[in-house]
Amino acid sequence: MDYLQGLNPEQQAAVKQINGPVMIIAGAGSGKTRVITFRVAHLIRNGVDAFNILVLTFTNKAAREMRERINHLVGPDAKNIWMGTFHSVFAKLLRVEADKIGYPNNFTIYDTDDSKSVLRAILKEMNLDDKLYSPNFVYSRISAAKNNLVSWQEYQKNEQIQADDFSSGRGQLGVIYQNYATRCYRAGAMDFDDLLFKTNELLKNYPEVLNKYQHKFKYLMVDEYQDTNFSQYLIVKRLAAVNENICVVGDDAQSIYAFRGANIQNILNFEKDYPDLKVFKLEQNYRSTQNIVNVANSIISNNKEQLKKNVFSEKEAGDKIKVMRAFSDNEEGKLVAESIMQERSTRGLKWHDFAILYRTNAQSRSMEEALRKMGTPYKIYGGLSFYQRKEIKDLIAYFRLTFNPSDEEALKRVINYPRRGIGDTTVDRIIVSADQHQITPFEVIINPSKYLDGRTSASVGAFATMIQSFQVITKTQTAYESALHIAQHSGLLKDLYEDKSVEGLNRYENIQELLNGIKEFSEREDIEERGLDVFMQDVALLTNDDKDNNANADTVSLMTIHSSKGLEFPQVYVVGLEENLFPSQMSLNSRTDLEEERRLFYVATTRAENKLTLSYATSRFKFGTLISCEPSRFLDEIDARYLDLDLTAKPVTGNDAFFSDERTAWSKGNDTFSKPKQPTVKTTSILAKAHVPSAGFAPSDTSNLQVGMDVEHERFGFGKVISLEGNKPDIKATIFFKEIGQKQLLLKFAKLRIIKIQ
DNA sequence: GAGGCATCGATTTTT
DNA sequence: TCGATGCCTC
Repeated sequence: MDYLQGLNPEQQAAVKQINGPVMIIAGAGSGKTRVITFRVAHLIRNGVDAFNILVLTFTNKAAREMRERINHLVGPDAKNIWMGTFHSVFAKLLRVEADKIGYPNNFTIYDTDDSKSVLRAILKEMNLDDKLYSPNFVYSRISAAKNNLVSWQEYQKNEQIQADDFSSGRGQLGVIYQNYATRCYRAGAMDFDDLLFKTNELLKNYPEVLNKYQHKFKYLMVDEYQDTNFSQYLIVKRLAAVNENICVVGDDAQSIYAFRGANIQNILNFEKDYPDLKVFKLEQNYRSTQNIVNVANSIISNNKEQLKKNVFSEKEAGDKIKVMRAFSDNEEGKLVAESIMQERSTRGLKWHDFAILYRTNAQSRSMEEALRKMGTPYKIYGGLSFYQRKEIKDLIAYFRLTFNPSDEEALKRVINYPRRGIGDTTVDRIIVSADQHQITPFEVIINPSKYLDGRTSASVGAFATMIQSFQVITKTQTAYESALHIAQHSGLLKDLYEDKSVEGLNRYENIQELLNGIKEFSEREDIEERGLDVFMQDVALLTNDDKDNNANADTVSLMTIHSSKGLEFPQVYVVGLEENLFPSQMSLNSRTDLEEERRLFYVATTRAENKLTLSYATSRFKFGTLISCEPSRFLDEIDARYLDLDLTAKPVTGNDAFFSDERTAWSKGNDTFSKPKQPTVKTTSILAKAHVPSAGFAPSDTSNLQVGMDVEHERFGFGKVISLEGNKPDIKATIFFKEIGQKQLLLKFAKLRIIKIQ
């Protein structure tokens, strides 16, 4: 048992309790992942067959990291464990069982954009006002219904729901839901929520299927249990019902996804489902200093609904929490950037030791600008994921259509891209005709002369023939050969190649990158089936960090608090601590929402290891106009003895209880700052300033390009090489450009002039 | 059918 | 402010 020596007594106890229902309440920084991985290792060492273990996570990244660590502990057995996100695990299960619920095994997975596009089409057809029925609203409504396992039939029958919808003037929601479900079914498509909804349907209506998986998954573990929704809760409960070897791990204080259907009650009430439950609490925080842990505790103690725990740290007391005040969002950025610069040199830190966290993506702008001015390298996490980029989705839509011609969203996406003279009216006609004849749009275009008039049928028919030729190719060729063939013969590659704008260049490089990724997949030796269809199976479930090969570059990290969950940094700046921003204006109406904001603040503060800095501005630009802001109520909630106030700027307005003494002194007869002037710094768009290459610009031979070199790019201007990765023809350089920030370029395409060799 | 200008609207987003 | 969407003209 000596491999358990590195764990503290509570962690050991949790690891050793392998049978029966277990709940592990893991405070921030308490070694949660360690406990899960050791517990799985312990199961295997105690004779449990890896094939009988199911571990569910919320992100691919978490699953991947855990698998690596378990692999390290138990060796090759690790690959037999079913481990993955809820969505990927049950998508895999559904691919096996889909026929039972009337779906093809190669069903398409619609992402959020696809779903909203379907909804837009439905709203248009039903002639509904898309303000009252905004696709976003309708989508979240349907999503919430599915997450609570309410089918469209039940939705329409439920009097309470109907009354609510009618009283808000949205009586058609039930019909929209019905149409949406029907459309998806006809297209052989499931959306993200369907992957869980249909799994429930399967497990509920097919006892033999349920039985099969109950006996397969003898041991279940669920990570981040506080983030499960009802649908996930019920899947887990059903699967665990026979053996009751279920272990859930989570922290109610870090539940920040209620707006996506997560139900914190699942963890708060877990005990009710399993009276024999053993509860373990991991309360020692190994990450942060005492001051940081104390501040976090004082924040969360303002919440009513929570499980009791006493998180403590045995690290040094550490620096107090610094609070900075700025006049404006731009000044806030400047203060943060300067502070980072200074802390880095006085403490001998690296850029990657710093993170700036904010509530909303819009706040990144002022931070970026300030960092750029000082030449500080940074990277923004989150935002548009690689797989959400238009060009990537376009190419993938061709793949989707090839394997599932019923996929209507894919068809609509690419039937006229690149341009082939098939306009909206024609597409509408195709859809109407499909509806009339009760067939799929693809069946209409295979046989255009039968369903459409002669003028459009030629181009439409040519498109259908092309897709059919792709179907033939993919049957025999590898994933890479098929993908390349489709990219070329669809005309997509050529279209992007001809676009010589900065964005166009970028798009072309992204496609190359996707193709490289597929090539890697084609060359993998650990799997047998390497066709494009296999690659496509879970591509819809991949996101941001699944393509993050640049993690070790030395840059400051910028991200929303939501995406920082699970990460840690020596120094953390939480910016924009203002009323109506953090807590968000939208959360002020209900206690539950406000408590979630507070948990979000708790998550933000507990990301910091050694030093935490909070900041706010007394005025900021919002939607183009300057508004004045009050400090966040969250600041008032922190016990002042942990704080170190740095109030360089003068207060402006507000019911600033926290700073009230100073403000009253100030506000008497002094309102100089109550109407802040427009800041003089003009925001420049990234693309507004095209770089003019130096006279006689000639690209250098970049085969010996090294990190640290200064370079000039034809369009992006001057920059410094931050990192290089990949192998020969596909070497990718991360370069920090003075004017536009960081960029990744494929050396074989980029025209670079080497200016200085370090 | 394609391209250009006006108008509107705007948290967070593991999949 | 910025971006996506929609209507209008060629």
